[in-house]
Amino acid sequence: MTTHGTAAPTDFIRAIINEDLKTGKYGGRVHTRFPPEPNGYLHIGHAKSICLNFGIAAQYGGLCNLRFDDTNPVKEEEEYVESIIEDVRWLGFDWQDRLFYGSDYFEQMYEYAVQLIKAGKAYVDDLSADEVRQYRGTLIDPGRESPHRSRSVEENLDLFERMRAGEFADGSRVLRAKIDMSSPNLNMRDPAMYRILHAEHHRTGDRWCIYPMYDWAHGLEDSIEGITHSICTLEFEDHRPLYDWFLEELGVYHPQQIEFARLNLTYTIMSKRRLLQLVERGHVTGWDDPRMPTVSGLRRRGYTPESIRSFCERIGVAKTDSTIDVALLEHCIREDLNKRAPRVMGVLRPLRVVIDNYPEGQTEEVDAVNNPEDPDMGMRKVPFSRVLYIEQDDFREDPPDKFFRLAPGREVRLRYAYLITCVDVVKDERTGEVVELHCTYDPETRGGTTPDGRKVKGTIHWVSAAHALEAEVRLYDRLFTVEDPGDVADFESVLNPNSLETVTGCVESSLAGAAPGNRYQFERLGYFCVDSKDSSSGRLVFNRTVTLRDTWAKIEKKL
RNA sequence: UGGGGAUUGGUCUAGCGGUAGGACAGCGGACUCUGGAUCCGUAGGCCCAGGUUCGAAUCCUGGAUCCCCAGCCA
Repeated sequence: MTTHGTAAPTDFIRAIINEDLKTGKYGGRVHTRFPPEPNGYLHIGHAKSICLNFGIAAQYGGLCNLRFDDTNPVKEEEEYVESIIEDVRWLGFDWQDRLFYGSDYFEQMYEYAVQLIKAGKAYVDDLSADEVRQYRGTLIDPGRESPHRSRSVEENLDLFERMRAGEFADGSRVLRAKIDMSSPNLNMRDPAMYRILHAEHHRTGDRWCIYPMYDWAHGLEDSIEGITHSICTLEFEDHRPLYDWFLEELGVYHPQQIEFARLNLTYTIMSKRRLLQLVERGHVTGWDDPRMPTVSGLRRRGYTPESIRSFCERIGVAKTDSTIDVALLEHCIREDLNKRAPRVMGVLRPLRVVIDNYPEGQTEEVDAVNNPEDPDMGMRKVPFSRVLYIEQDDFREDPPDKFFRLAPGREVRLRYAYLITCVDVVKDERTGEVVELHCTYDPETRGGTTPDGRKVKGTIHWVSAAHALEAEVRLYDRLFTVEDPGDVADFESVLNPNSLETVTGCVESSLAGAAPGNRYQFERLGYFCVDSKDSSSGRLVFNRTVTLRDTWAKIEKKL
């Protein structure tokens, strides 16, 4: 893979690598890995880690493995493996032939465990989970040694072998490292290395009924793969001494663990457990619901891999707990789509407009620019006729100050078409709702120009009624109403009831063959993409990725 | 009150003894056939207290605050 973006910043991790390179610590090698557990879909926080690990490998001409940390069969599923592979690839990264699974090393890990038992550094404990907890002590009080701690090597070997053979029930025994029950670091108080789990593993089936714990397995996986810099999140800082202890006692290759702060985003929940809950309780339609911060959700929402990578680069890497303003993510997708998305006209909430002085039955085509940011994207023809739809928001019967759009007696420009003046307003007799406008057009202003030099402040978008394509448009907003839903005990109570509004609008005819996943800018509204699941040629469905910056909304708010 | 980490404008982030910089957000303006984009301008910060030094965000001492750890989860 190639390096994305411009010169990567030298954060504290790269500073460490630079130093290691200088001292030749790993013989000039840089080898990282992204080690997800396949128990959920990847989210934007994982994207940060992916960009970091793969980005560093690319930058230093090193390698980055994709490795599934699949040591807990009761939580992991093949579906998650597949989605993770798809997501990492979609983000633009490549692990070549280095797709690994922790479960590939189960036999090796078992042998290492036997080695530790033989060295008198591990023992089989018969205490129940509850007893183990009681023996562990507390944050301030030391723990007590298990009565089984001093079993002979032979007995431990025999017991461990029988654990593997399936002679014991789940939870009845565990293999523990023999370290220090009075360590102030609780992770060092004889942590469990293996637990008995008679569960079907998505890869190893029923070959095993004992499974390694993360702390035991993870460092071994890194060691076996020859990882140089084992990058993980802050909460594992306390585990590093244990990681180091295992590798030291085994006398095997020893990578260096470095911890950084995980990503938090305002108005967003990032915990897999909670995301799962949103899915299971039906608050969203699935892991790939466009409101989800998952990679698949962002993809379906219309985010580009480039925008996500750019975001991950901008947020930086440090050890400070931080919460990034979701506005930065939005900035990144606008920035990317502004340059690349073709412009198109679509009306979300149509208001019928009849051009009284335009010949009935006549149609003409006006020229429209596909992307003012990129002349290479060319021009297109847009049909114009007597009856149009404009945005309801673009008309006010009683326009406030600074409202430049249409109002009774007002003249505005129809983008790329003509200047029109509103001459009559038709309302529903019962509700008083404006249902139709009558306007006149100035034939001299074709293409939106004013031969007499007259200035028109407002330009609005429109779609010819006779040519319009009906489209379902899903208007997404943030999922939560508060900045930090993660701090709210019952985060479901703080869900935004208006996170999705579905409208039936109409779009210009050039969108007829719009392919799923295609992204467009609906002029003056925002960026939209064709929904990859629900859209078809017979029924167009668009997702709003993000609105355009809306200066008028700000002005109006202050009025 | 055990251990491990962290603390720079609203939010992120640079700085490594020598004028505190950038991004996003905010505010003001210019320009505009998208109230978009672009451009220009502007406000706002070193957790606190001592000390070392000609000079401290940076070094030292003490304190404060926040985060993580008592799964047979990762």
